[in-house]
Amino acid sequence: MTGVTIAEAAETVGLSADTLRYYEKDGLLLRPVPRSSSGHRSYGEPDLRWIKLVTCLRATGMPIRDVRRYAALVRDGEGNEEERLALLHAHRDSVLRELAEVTAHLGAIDHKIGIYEHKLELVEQSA
Amino acid sequence: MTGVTIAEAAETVGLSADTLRYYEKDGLLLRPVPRSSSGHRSYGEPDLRWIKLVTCLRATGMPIRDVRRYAALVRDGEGNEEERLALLHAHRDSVLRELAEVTAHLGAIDHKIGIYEHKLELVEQSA
DNA sequence: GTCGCTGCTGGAGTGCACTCCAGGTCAAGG
DNA sequence: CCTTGACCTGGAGTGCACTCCAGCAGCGAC
Repeated sequence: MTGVTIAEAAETVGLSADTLRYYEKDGLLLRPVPRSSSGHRSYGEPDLRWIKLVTCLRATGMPIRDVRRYAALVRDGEGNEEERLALLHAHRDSVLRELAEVTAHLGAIDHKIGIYEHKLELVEQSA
Repeated sequence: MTGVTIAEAAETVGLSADTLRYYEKDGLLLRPVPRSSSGHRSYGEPDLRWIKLVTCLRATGMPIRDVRRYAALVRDGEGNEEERLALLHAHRDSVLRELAEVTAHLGAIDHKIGIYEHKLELVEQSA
């Protein structure tokens, strides 16, 4: 087989081996990762590609539960593309809302930083 | 007094009354909120302004622990402005990194969405 | 053949940020 | 008076997403 070990997989996708096992147990993957004769996991290219997509979804704040639903849809095969698309669209919208909110709050923080910088500048001048 | 009740405060800052009590107990506020004769909290304008700043920090992902450190600095009074500024700068940087990462991952998701939309378009055409 | 390493499983533990609850106080309304 | 409702306190409980652990198996190196 051409698969890689869980340690290598963890390295390439940027997760811990524990997290990879956890994702698999929790139904976030498309299938149980194939095992070698000794029972060790052997990750193939498609497994790694899927896990990278999962990290995209997770890194943008999609809850585990929704990733599981999406994985289930993909597992079920063709015919439910609209549902998958709806799920991704909904997520995209929530990410955009979150980005807008964070950006707005960041503006307030920047303002605060500006105030402190101004204050410290004055101190420096008077010193 | 001119203060407002915890319910009103919760309403205006967008947190629950429980969370406001929790923040106070946990040292995220500049001082214990003043009480009425009957022991009820009475939030004044400065309290509300500070809590709004706290929500800015929290909404941008600053951990409770760091908010507490920042509150402690402000409580300690003038003289540590550089430290406060450093804390805010560090936070700002981490928020920017996070925004960049989320935006990048969002791009990948958008790409995925594009693929599905294209696929569904073809189906529609052939129908 | 035994040492060390990597991996396996099931399940317990952790950290974070709330959220909920029991049991009680107080003030106003009927 | 008695009830109702908002609030009080200390402390327990919750949900999420991991993270760690004990105990065991296979495998290559020495």
